[in-house]
Order: sequence, then C-alpha cells, then structure tokens
Amino acid sequence: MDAGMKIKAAAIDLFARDGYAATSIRDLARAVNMTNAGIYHHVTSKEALLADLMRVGQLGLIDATDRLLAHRPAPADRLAVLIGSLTAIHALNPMTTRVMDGELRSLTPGSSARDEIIALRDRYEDRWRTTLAEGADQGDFRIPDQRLTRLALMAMCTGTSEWYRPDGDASLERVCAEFVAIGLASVRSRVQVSMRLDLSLLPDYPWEPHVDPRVDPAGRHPIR
Amino acid sequence: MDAGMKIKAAAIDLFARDGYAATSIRDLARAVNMTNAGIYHHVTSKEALLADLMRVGQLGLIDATDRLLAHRPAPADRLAVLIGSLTAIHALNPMTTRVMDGELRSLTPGSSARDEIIALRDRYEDRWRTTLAEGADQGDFRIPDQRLTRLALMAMCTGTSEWYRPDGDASLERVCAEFVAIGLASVRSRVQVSMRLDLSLLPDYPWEPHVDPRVDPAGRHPIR
Amino acid sequence: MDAGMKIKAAAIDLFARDGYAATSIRDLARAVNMTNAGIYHHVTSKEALLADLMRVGQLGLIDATDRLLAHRPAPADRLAVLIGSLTAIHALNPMTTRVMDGELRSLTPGSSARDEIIALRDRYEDRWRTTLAEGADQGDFRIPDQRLTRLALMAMCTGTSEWYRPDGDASLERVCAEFVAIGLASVRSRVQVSMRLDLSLLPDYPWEPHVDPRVDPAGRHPIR
Amino acid sequence: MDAGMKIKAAAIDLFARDGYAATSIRDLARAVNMTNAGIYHHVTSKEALLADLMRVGQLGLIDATDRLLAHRPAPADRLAVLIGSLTAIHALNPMTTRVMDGELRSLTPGSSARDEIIALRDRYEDRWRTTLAEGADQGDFRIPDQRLTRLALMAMCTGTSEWYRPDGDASLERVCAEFVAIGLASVRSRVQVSMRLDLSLLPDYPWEPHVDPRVDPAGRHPIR
DNA sequence: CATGAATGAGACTTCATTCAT
DNA sequence: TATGAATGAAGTCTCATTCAT
Repeated sequence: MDAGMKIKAAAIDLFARDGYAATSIRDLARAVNMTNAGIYHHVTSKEALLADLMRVGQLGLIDATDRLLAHRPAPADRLAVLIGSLTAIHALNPMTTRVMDGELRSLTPGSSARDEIIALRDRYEDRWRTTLAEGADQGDFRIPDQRLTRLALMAMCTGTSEWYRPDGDASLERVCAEFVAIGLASVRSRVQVSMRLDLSLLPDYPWEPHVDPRVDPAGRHPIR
Repeated sequence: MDAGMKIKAAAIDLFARDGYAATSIRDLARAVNMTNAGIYHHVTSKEALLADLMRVGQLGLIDATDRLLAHRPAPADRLAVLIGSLTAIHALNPMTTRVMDGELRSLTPGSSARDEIIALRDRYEDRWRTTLAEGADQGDFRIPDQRLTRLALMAMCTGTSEWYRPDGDASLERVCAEFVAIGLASVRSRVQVSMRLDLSLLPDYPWEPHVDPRVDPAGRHPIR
Repeated sequence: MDAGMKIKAAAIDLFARDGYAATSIRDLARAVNMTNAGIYHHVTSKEALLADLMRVGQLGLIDATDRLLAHRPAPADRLAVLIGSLTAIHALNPMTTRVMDGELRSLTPGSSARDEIIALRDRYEDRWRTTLAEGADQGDFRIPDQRLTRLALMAMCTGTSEWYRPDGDASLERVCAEFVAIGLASVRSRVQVSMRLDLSLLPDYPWEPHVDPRVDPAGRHPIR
Repeated sequence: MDAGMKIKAAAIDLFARDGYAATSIRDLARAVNMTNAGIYHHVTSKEALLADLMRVGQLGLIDATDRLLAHRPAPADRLAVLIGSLTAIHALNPMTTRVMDGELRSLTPGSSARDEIIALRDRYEDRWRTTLAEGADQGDFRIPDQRLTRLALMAMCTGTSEWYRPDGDASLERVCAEFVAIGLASVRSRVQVSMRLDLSLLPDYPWEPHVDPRVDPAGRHPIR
C-alpha cells in the first residue's frame, strides 16, 4: 500500500473512532509511523484530508446506488434497492460511513469543500425523495409524511454502521431483507419485493479496514 | 436562571452542535458572557461537565422509562412503551440525547465517570433486552435475532433527535405510533397495541432549549 | 488560637514543606478550613504574609542572640553562644528557620519588605563577623579566612533544621556541644569553653508546630 | 552548543536561582531565545526536564565518588574522600547541586521519576553510612551517633554550594582540607590523612555554567 | 467577618502548519 | 521524500486578588 493510502486508512480509523476534532496530526503520524511533517507531503491539510475521504465516500455511494437502480422503474423495487444498499454499505464500511454521516460539521462553514459535500449528499437524498414521491403519485405507496418516512428509514439504515458485526448471528442478507420489509410496510406498499443485492456493485473504499467496529463482546450497544 | 444552569444549557447546545472536542471552554464562556476563568467557579472541568450532563440524562431516561413501564406486564405493551418513550424523549430533547448518544467516547477511557455512564446505559438497555426475551419466551414475539432487532429499533428511535421538527407535518404522536407499529411488526407480535404516552412522565432536562435542532429549511437531511 | 495565628501556622508548614512559590492561597485556605477570600481578612497579600513570618523570625533570632551574648566579652564564649543558639533555634524551629533561610528569593527584588529582611539578616551576621574579627585581633583565634569560616560554620548550624529529630539518639544538648567543639577547633581557639545554653531565652515562634519535620524513619537523609 | 543543552544550561541557572516552582516555561524560553512551544521540541515536560537534570546529577556524583573511593580500604581515607569530593563537587557545580539538593520536593509524589531519584540519593548516602559504620567497627573512629555525624558533615559539605567563590581568599583545596580535618576530628579518627583530590575525576555537568553563584559583593551571606 | 462570584493574567501544554536541510 | 526544528495560536486550567452581599 502506498503512503497516501496508508494515511487515509489510518485517518478513517481515527476519525471514526475518536472523531475528527479529537484526532491530531500527531496521532495520525504515529499511526502510520511517520513524522509529523511527513504527513504534509501527502496531504494538503487536515481538513482537506477529511474532505477527500468524504467526497470519495459520497461519490462511491451515489455511483453504486445509480448502478443498482438502473433498469428498475418500479418504485417498490427502487425503494428496496435504496434500503438494501444503504444498509449494506453501512454494514460493510462502518468507518467510512460513520465519518461521512457524522463529520460534516467539521468542515468549515462556507468553505467550498463543505458546499461540495452537501451538494453530493443532497444528490444522493434526491434518489430517496423522488422514489417516495413517485411511489406515492403512482398509488404504489401510501405515505402520510414523506419527509418523516424518508428520514426515519435512512436513520434505520445508517444506524447499521454502529452495531453490525459480520460474525454476529444475523447475516447481512437477512438484515437487509428485514429492513426492506420494514420499509415497504411503512409506506404501505401494494406490492412485495424480493430483492437480491449484487454486493459486487457496492463501492469499495480502499482505506476501509474491513475489520468490524469494536463492539462490546457482551453484545450490548456498541461503546463507540 | 442561575449561572450553573446557564452554563449547562450553553454546553448542551455547543456539545450537540459542534461536538465536545470541538467546543472550547472559551466558546462556552463566550456563550454565557463570562470569563474563561469564571466558568471554573461553577464547573470542575470540561470533562466533568460532560459527565454531569450525561449522568443526569441517563438517570432521567431510566426513571421515566421505569415509571412508564410500571404495571404493564405484557411484552407487547412494554415494547410499545420502550419504542414510544425513547422516540419521544429524543424528539423532545434532541440536544441532550445527541450528547448522550454520541459523546461517550469523549470520556477518558478507564475513568470512573465513563464507567458510571456505561453502567447506566447498560441498565437502560436491559429493559429492552428483557422485554424482547420475555416476549420471545412467552410466544408473543417471533424474533430471529434479538440483538439485531434491539439495535435496529433503538437506532430508529434515537435517530429521531437528528431530524424531528415540532413544526413539521407529522405530530410527535404520529411518529411514535408509526414507530411502534414498525417495531411490533418487526417482532411479529401476535397482539397489536394502541399506546397512549403520558408525556408528563417524560424526563425534563432543565438545560434543554426546547428549541428545535437546526434543520436545513429546504427540508433536507439535517446538517449536523 | 485566633484565626490570624492559625493562618500563620498553616503558612509556615506549607511554605517550609512545599516552598512559597508552590503554595497557593487556595492550599492555605483549605488547610485552615476557610474560604479563599476569607484569608484576605487577616492577611494583606501572600507576599506580605511571607514577609511577616520572616521579619518576626529574624527579630526573634536577633533578640535571643543578643540576650544570650550579654555579659560575655570573651570571643570564645561568644562564638560558642552563636553556634549553640543558632543550632538550637534551627533544631527547635525547623519550619520557621527553613522559610527564613530559603525563601528570601521569593520576596520581590527591590521591595521594601525584602530590603528590610536583608538588613535584619545582615544585622544578625554582624554578630558573627565581629566575634570572629575580635577573636582574631585579640589572638584568641587563628583564622586564615574569616568569611570562609563564618559561612561554613553557619551552614553547619542551619543545616540542623533539615535533619534534627528530637526523638533521635542525640540530645539537642549533645549536638550543640559537638558543634561548638567543631567550631572552636576550626578557629584554633586557645581556650576551650563549656557552654550551657539557657533554652528559655530562645525565641518562641507561636506558629511553629513543635512537631518534628518529617524524617524518613530508616534514618536516611530527610527526603525533602 | 545544541539546543537541548542550551535549554538545560538555562534551566539549571533558573531553577537554582529562583526555584523550580517559580520558574516558568516562558522564563526558560526567553532565556534561550525560543518560543514557548519550541522548548517542547526538546523537552517532554517541565518536570521531566527537572528529573533529567537531577538524575544525571546524581549518577555523576555516584560515579565520581566510586572512582575516587576505589582502592582506598581505610575508613579514614574513605571519609576524607567523601568529604573532599562532596565539598568540591558542590563548590564547582553550585547550580547543579543546589537543584539536586533542594528540588526533590518538586517531583510529583509517587511518580517513578521521584522514586528513581530518591533511590539514587540513597545509594549515594550508603557510601557515607557504610564508611562511618566500618570506621566505628574497626575502632578507627569513635562516633556517639552515626546518623547525627553523617548528616551534620554532609550539611557542611553541601552548604558550600551556597557560598563558595573561586575568586575568594580561600582556595578550594584549602576549604576541602579544612573540612576533612573537621570531619576527622568529629569522628575522633585515630589516624590523620593528607588527601590529594584528583579534580579530573569529578563529574562534569555540561550545563553547569562554571560561573560563580551570585554573591553579595559585600561578602555577606549569599542572597540566594 | 465571611463568602460566592468574578476576573485578568498567566500557568503548562498541544495544535496545525511551515521550512531549511 | 522525509525530517528536525520551530512557531503563533489556542487548548485547559490555576493564580492572586477584589468586591458586593
């Protein structure tokens, strides 16, 4: 692995565990066995590093989602894909997604980097918005409050990054299926859907450790 | 309001918005129109302040939950109360609950304060654990993976603090009812429940602003 | 004991043990069970408190010395008294003398308080200077370097405050006798002297605890 | 001189003159023309700096003493070496020895650094203890109270750092000889000793200024 | 007398970052 | 590339002291 990627891998790990603000360049340097100053040969600034990770993260999410949505016109199908993929991506990339979901506030307000990430996030959320709207318009869904439904379902999916363990009882497939069922139920979908998610289409974040987030072995809520 | 409470109110606000690590004592002092040093007349240390907020927060959550669970032996009833109250508390106290849910990592590992908060959190989660277990044992619920179910449902409820707006379309009552329905469905409850939550039994955090978390006025996912 | 004296007693203890610079008003207040601000009803300032202790200490030393020297014209007699009394005062008032000997540097340079203490110290040392000079002039002593002799002897006497223990093997009387012998030997005194020190003429510092300085029970050099 | 040593030289000077507690990192930085933060590139912490100085100081003292004691079995000889070397080291390194002798209390109680320094000090004092004990056992010395004798003699020797001036009347050689004579007299040594101290075996503290401690030009007791 | 509250200054230390080598 | 050295700003917290109550 080249130095730049090693830095990103360490950064994702530290940012996800301790938070961006609580992670110092020194911590990062120590984690990759480098000098404080050495980091700056591969990284413009601490904030640019965070922005890079978030940008690539969001782009990967959008690309994967669009690939998976292709040729699926039915709203119920599309909603199933949105739920399943968002859940799987969070389960498989807990570090990256925690940073993506939780560190937007660490980007300087007004900076172009922040505006860019917000725009990407909005672009992603549009897939949800339009899917719910079309489902409602076409009579496939019955949704009293679309915003509420969207946010609650997304929270359920993204929450996965906080607790999912590949070595736990539930297979990822089952978790996704369960969440899809819940989602379709909560929009009173007329049709049921049996989704099969092609995991190979999910984004691959090269810095993601593919190691589970630390979880209390007693099975309690993860300590974070 | 006395100075100590004003400090706590400002602290909850800043910790929830910017995070504990990104909030400086100077920020806090500025927010309450005090000197840097004046803060320390009312607070032992920045970390002790966080621990205080979290401790009282957790105790309030546990007390309220136990009051609401009293005299409700049926698992379906109990689960409905757990879901409804956790949701309502997060909706009504978004600042306090965000700090409670997200800043455990900011307490020094090994410190007694951290251990105490973890113990309180575990005590609360026990209500969920036993409820699901009893429901499964008595045949009221059918749950393939109790841990999965518990964590997913809790994530859905706690997520409320990130997006709920009292002035939105959905009333809090409806959100709770919806979540209870989802929860009962996801455990395949034999019985349905129509819950009526007595809001006056919920905890009252004197520092909670009772002002909505900042939400992007365009109705998009909250910025955090 | 009135409050003012309780404060002085605590101050001598803390200043002697931890040093003036390392002792805070808060430490002092805690030691006397008072508020931080309460101290200032009895004391002008931290530095004035130190100056008071040192002034009274020096005056007591001078007065006692002069009383003991009265009616003793012979240089050997006078030197014996100087050695014996300085030793005894340090042995019996270790806290006060440590502060007197070691905290002059803590008085603001150029302040009138500091100048006053320096003048008192010089006045005391004059007794030594003139005694050694007269002894040499009158042929009673043979001293190659009077300054050297004076400073070495005084260092020996004052060192007592660092290690003397009333419950040790050597009685104070024997220590004094021994030191007197060493002193007379080091000035090649023609005459020997058998001194009997009237302890009742020594100064009584009302704040001095009359408790021994803490000494390593293994008998090693005192820790501080 | 490299920066680290310049810092140590300035630290010894300031610690000796003003005391560790009264010396701020800013004072130190100013003395070496550096930024406050620059100091921390060379030093772990203020206390670690003090501990380093004291550790090297004690090790140098022990090493030099052992080298000088080698091949000198006779107690009288050994005592002469102990007195002479301790005196010379204090006379020639007044700054370092003042810090060594007076700042033990500034090391945090219970810290490993403090325990280490105490152990080294005890190791050094063992040379005195055993020498006096052997001299008494073998009938060469007659000592009523060994602890008293040891502490008094050591106080006399270490006191040198407070007043010795190389430009004064008395040569260092003469001071040492005088103190040795006093010491042998005070233990009633049967044999006399004419010691010749090889100064090149004494420790060389690279930070010691080799400038005399500040002395009141009027020749009075040093101001400290 | 005593205290709770407050403060400006300054304590030690870490921060992200730069730059000559 | 990499690093040792350096820095201005800022971090948390304590200082001696004052003052209204």
